[in-house]
Amino acid sequence: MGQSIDNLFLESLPQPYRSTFRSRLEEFSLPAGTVLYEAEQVPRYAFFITSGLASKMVSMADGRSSEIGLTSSEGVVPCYHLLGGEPTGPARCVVQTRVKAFRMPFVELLKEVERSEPLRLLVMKCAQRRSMILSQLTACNRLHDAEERLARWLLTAHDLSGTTSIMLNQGLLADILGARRTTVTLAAGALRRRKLISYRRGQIEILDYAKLKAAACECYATVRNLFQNFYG
Amino acid sequence: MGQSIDNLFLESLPQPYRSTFRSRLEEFSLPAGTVLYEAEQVPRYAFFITSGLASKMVSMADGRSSEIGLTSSEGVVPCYHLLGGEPTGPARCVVQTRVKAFRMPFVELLKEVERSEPLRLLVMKCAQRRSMILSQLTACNRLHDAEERLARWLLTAHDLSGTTSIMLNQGLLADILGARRTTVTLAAGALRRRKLISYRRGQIEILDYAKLKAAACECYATVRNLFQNFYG
DNA sequence: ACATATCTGTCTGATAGCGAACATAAAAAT
DNA sequence: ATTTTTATGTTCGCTATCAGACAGATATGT
Repeated sequence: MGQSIDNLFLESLPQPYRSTFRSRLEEFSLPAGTVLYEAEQVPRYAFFITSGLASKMVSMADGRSSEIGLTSSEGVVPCYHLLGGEPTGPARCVVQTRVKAFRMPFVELLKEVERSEPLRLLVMKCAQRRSMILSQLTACNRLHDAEERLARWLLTAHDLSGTTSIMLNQGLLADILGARRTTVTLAAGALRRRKLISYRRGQIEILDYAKLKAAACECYATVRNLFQNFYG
Repeated sequence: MGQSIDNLFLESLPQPYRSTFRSRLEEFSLPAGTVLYEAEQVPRYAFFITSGLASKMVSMADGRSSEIGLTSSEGVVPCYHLLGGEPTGPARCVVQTRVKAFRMPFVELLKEVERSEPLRLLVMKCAQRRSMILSQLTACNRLHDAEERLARWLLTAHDLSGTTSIMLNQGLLADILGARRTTVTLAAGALRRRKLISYRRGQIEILDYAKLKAAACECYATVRNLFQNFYG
């Protein structure tokens, strides 16, 4: 392999294309709050995250918002913008916990996707997976309550980031879950009382993975399978 | 044009490919309730709808469900199943109001998408649009109440089907909106009292398009733009 | 015309989450 | 050490929706 990359999209590219492609990327470290792309705007860069978490968010006119996808090192950001239509969308993407990522100008990647078949095949598969996840979460957002969704989110965040400790306060979690901050406080408090998690001032720890999974809605397992069955 | 097709996907294929492709399709009429594909299963056929409405639905273990997408003559069904990954997903697709559609064995279309560039480009764009819509509806399902969502759904159904009258009872509407039937009764009753719609036993009429739009959430306009700005 | 099935309306109590305000606690800044 | 900022906890009244039951209305079949 030579160099370690730690982004599953890049690692899935066939050699020798992978190395050529890799040489065109620069690695950056991006703090929480960094906007990777804005809603209704053509992204400036595409990112191949190697660590950390970023959320795709949709905001409404009244300022309320909901996460529509959580992403880390499993793919490319943005994803469906690369499918050949208008490269914009209703969502914006924000770094939640400091991200390390390889970066490439978006239009450059767009052209490369047209040119390179292995790249295009991978982009299509990533977009398909995102759609599947989005499908499940659309129903989840409608049918499941705050505590179940919080448990699901924490488990997914854990799986994606590979850490048991997640740096995120309840206010941001409320935006993500599309709920009030007080609702998150209550849900998180309930999980803490049952000793499934612990937290203090923006640092959340998963204490009991199995029980937390039982407290989460079925959507967690569904989405997890979609991530796991993806690469080989 | 020669033959009238009335499916925007087919009509967007470049000639002479379109005619060749068209000759491989058979047209069918499918009653309400017909399942176009099942969750977690490889579709048997792909459909190019020319009239009528079909819903992509995600159901949970407890039997509750939510629509994740409404489709008619604007594209191909299924859509993201054609992107090259596992051709399944968490949703199933059901005919809501009798559909007329051209049909083709799914695996045959899958091969054709690999072979034919114009077909592939169109599939990718359709999948992208579906993702954009899905993104908006994911947040909508979390943030907007039943009456707003009902108004949005009726308007979208009207736009897609081209009829002011929609044949659908409140029970099915409840499944679609991911709510109880009584909640739909209340929401529909409120819209009727304000003379935005009328209905009786499964037949809903839009009386005042402008006011109904004002009663719907912003997601209606967002999704409508995504449909409109798509072909040319 | 009648019986039957289906759809719609309404009522009940229970609950989750909203929206807003304020109190407390912990970190950060000086 | 003290102040300031930020995060969390708590309370309250209110609304939407759930969950279940049942009555009434309107098609449909015979």
